[in-house]
Amino acid sequence: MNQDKLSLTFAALGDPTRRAILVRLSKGEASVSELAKPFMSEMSAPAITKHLKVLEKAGLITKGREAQWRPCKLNGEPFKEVSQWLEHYRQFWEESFDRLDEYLKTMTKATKKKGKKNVRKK
Amino acid sequence: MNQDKLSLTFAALGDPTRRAILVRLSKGEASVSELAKPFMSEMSAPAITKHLKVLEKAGLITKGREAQWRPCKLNGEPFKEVSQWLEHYRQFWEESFDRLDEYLKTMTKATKKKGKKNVRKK
DNA sequence: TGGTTATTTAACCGATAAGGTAATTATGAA
DNA sequence: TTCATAATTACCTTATCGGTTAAATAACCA
Repeated sequence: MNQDKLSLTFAALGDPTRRAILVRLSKGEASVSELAKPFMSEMSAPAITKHLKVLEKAGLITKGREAQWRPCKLNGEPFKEVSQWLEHYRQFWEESFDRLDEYLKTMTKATKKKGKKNVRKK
Repeated sequence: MNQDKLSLTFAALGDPTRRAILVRLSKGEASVSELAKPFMSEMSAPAITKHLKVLEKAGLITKGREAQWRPCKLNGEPFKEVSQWLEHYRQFWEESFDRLDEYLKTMTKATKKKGKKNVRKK
């Protein structure tokens, strides 16, 4: 795998099964077999074990031990790192608002000066 | 690749070269060769082309054409989707605050009742 | 002890990710 | 037309991913 923490995290999140496991864990701890249940028809137990390993390596979950069960729980820290990384791009996904805002400002100015200029066709 | 949009996006973000490209693009449009420049020593031009294809398929960038150049620009929408997905987990990365908060509350109550209980050692 | 359940490991397989080199296409300029 | 630059495509290799089945390990229960 790609070495650095963020790459491990993003790569781990890039699989729908693993994201579904995280959704389940966001509702509370669960053993491996509980986590596997929803996928029984589509996937074997070892496949789930491997997914959990990927999530664990990324630090997204931690596994405890309780008798023969391995209760998994979600760990928030990598989510935080993703969130922080993402912040750098916030302006880009809010850009449409900026554009609308700018457009409205431009229109107002234009209207004040001499009205209707640069009016979109169609 | 994994079909669904979010998986494509996360997978695309799971590579440091691609994230570096996005950082560059967050500072403004750039041609393929401009984007490739910082990686020339480590990577061939076709490798960059491929990374850009991955980013493009995830909708993270769009490529235009201007003479023989393909100016790339960042597209915010997938970032937004990641951000929205991430929101579901916010409580987990802010959990430490909750714990601290809860700890302080508990301490206050305990102090009121009979003082110093569960005081941290060291 | 033997049996049952939970989980992991080992070994394997097919698909694809990520890189390389060489050749090709597209465009502009001499 | 020919040359130079930008970018892509084709083809190949290697490693990793995501899954399988079969076997091993761990812990409880009778």
